[in-house]
Amino acid sequence: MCFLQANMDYTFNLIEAKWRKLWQERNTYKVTEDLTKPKFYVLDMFPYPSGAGLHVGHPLGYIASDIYARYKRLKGFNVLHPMGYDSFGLPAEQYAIQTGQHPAITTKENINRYRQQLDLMGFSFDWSREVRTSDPSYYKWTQWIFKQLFNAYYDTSADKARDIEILVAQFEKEGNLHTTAIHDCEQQFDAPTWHSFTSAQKEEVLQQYRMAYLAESWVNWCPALGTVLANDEIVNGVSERGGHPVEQKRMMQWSMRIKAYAERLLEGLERVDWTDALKEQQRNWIGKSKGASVHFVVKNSNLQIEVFTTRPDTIFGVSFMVLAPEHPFVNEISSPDQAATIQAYQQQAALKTERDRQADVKNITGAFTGAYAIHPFTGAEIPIWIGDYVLASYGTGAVMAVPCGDQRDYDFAKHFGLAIPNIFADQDISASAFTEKEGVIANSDFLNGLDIKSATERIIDEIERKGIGQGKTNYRLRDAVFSRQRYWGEPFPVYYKDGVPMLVEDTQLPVTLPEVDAYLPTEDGEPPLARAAKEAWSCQLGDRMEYNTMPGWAGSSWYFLRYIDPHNDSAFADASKLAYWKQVDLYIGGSEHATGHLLYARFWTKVLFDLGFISFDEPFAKLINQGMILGKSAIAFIGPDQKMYSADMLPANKEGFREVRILIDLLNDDDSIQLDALKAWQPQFANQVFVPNAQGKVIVQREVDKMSKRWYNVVTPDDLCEKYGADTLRMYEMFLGPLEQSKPWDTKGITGVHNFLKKYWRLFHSDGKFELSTEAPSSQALKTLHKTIKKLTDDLDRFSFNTGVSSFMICVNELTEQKCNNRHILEQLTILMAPYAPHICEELWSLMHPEAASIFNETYPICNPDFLKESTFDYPVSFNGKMRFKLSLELSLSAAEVEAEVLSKPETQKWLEGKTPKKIIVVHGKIVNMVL
RNA sequence: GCGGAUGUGGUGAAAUUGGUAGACACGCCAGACUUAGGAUCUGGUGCCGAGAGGUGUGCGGGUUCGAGUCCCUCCAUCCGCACCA
Repeated sequence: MCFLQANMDYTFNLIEAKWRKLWQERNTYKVTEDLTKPKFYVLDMFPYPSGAGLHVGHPLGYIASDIYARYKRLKGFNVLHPMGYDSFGLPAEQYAIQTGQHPAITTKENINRYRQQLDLMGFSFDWSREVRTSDPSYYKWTQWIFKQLFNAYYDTSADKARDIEILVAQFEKEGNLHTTAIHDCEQQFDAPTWHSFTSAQKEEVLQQYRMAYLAESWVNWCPALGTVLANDEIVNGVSERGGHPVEQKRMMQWSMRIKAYAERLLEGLERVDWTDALKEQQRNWIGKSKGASVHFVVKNSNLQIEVFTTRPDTIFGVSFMVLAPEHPFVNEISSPDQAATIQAYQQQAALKTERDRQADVKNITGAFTGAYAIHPFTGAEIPIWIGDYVLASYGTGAVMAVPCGDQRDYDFAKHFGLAIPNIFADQDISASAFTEKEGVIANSDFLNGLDIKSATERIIDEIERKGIGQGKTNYRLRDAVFSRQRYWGEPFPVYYKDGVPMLVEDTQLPVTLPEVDAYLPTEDGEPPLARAAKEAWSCQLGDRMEYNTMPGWAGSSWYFLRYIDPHNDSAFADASKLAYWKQVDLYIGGSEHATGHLLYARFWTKVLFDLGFISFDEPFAKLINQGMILGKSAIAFIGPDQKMYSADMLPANKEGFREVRILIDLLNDDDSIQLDALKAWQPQFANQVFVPNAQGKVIVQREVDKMSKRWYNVVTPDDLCEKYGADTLRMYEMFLGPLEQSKPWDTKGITGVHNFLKKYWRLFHSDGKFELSTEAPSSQALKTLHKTIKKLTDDLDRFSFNTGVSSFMICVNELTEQKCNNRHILEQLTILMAPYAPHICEELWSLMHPEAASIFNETYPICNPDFLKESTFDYPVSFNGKMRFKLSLELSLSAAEVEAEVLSKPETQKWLEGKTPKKIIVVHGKIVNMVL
């Protein structure tokens, strides 16, 4: 070790620790409302603090948002950049069930660990604004918002949510006969009837109008977890967490009337800057389809079956009807001779889980009810069947079957030998249904000869004229179940009196989570909160408190609003602060929340907007989904002889071999296993016998998986920070590729970035000393600098973080070549780079400006195009589009002069081979192309 | 099946409005220095070819003076939704 190098070394560990401390002491990242500056709100999706800690994938989005937040700050914006924890959740509860430890304790420990790891990365979060969804001072306001939802209904005439009192006033005046409210209420009543209701009856009616309501509904029940799951918490028919089977069950549940917002949730997508992929996912989830609802009279009955169809134009092709097995009419209409068959089919269908039904698409099943419906236009009798391809939960749970125009109806008809009348002109339907959207209708009375589009318009007119239905829009989106039978979640601000749900007064909020003796359901299946003793509740009202807790998405649906005023005890946030910060300008997070969190947060935002609490109805103006960083698992092979084979020693026939994933920390750089380390790792390998390759090594096979503890492929940021520093890790993660792209983690390239930072550091040092020149900068250096300023600004404005890192490398390479140690140039470069590598830049800035508190109080450099002006350009000269040579020419030359210059060169003559070019294209400052 | 995205060297990738394909970095090759250290520096590196040159952005076509970029057909991979009437 050379003595002189000591001062000169880039001692990142010391530098980073120093600035972590100073930033905290100086409150560098604390932000308050400042009306003199434009605001900018940069938000990360807050993490669930799991016991596993952060791996290198987690900070990817945080690094990007941190760079952008710092950039905006240097650009003169007042930047809100907060962080917090989505700290209610299932893993802490399951851990509590296993160990008896209170989830609050585990959660706190995990949060501390997260905080340590986040601090290590040098993020510019204003930690004074931290929120935790499991903190009573936070969930007080989650409960308060629930109350607003409970006290609201959706009025279609105003197209917004309103206070339920307005609806009650209407009921008192005229009942619900002319209501424009969205509801599930089948009952019609006038004012006197309303007044005759008991208060319990009134509440029962109102529940069918409230935005947050109690109703019996089909839910996804997970017996293993003892709770209800939302659709988006189920993946491939099993629970997202734990992979347990899920079944359908009818239960009394709190729900959110998100369906009321279906149209506005669609419309709002037009006004936000999100990717098409994400918008499409939400559109898909909302699932709007236009068509008509039509009533079919059942023969010899006063029942009418309502169906929804997107193809009313095909109504003359209806040859039978199919009801979902659960349809309420089925038992009533079944003829006595068919009743047994029908019941058997219903039982069989009920036994199938949703997953089985999905897996069993090709197997056509159904049963005839023995009943007939009357075709509303032809008067024909059409048989009514039941079949499980018709879903009770979509549309009306009944379809008019048009076998010639729908493949499922076609298959059903073929299978059961039902008629398949053809209503399409010149279409052959002998092999399959005609499902195209372009065609001409035939055999359809007054629709004959019309194309599909005009036939649709015509038939809807006729249907409405006859009073048997109307044009209708249907949505796939279902109301969201809001109850969970769990402990570790927000208690509801609700109690029951004589079975009627009542709200807890604001003054009694929060209803805090009571202590329980175990985090499990009671013996009679009540949720864990039912275990709490009366005294354990912060308030105890009515006959009992609500025992359910809120789902995980409750707290995350509004947390971005709480950051604006996190310590306010009299409102979820102060109105003037909300008016200043408004919505999130940039939101970065994973795409896995596309149909969960991102939809619910939009929904709550719209409700709060409608009720006048906030001034915007879309929470996230711009959203970027960062890609996932994947892990590269190490797979070793165990042969039938129980020996571990090197991956390059496997026989062609791998029969009898099994794969085991081993911890990637046990590998050498060449993917060979450190055998002794493996033996020490797990007892099962203690006496492992190996079959090494010719080099005496046991090689593993690498496979890309999600980065996860269970695949033993986790790389933590901690080790890399220790080894290379946070600045290197930050820049390297950005350098990996475009932010949105998923990519497997590979540490190999990190030295490149680390060497770059060392090279940058060396620009400021010579002969072991910090030394800069104060002379006027060379024009060459100015050009390099301003080129970089321009590139970096452009890159950041389009969120291209990876090319930004390249530009810094190019800049430092050029300055090194120029032997530039000019103070002005390096100051500007340091400000430019500070968002990416805050510690090293802050350190160098403090060396240049010992009096300055922070480089982040400086102003971002602006490109001066004068320094970039060129007088000459190397014209690429191509022949038939192929570049052959370059020619340096004055940029002042006109196109004609360029052409003349090029033609005068011997190289041109060589490539022309004596021919005269047919055409010569000269694009000034770009290219010359000769067409031969 | 429907919807969305992606396909470029040995590797990660760049090319922002159609204008020099492969910037930057890893790796590799050769060299310098050195107490071989994961330090630093120099040169080279798409493929074929000794070279001149040819060829090259998943396949095939098209538009254009000129296509990684625009249009059409197909293929592959990934993601989301899915008996949605």
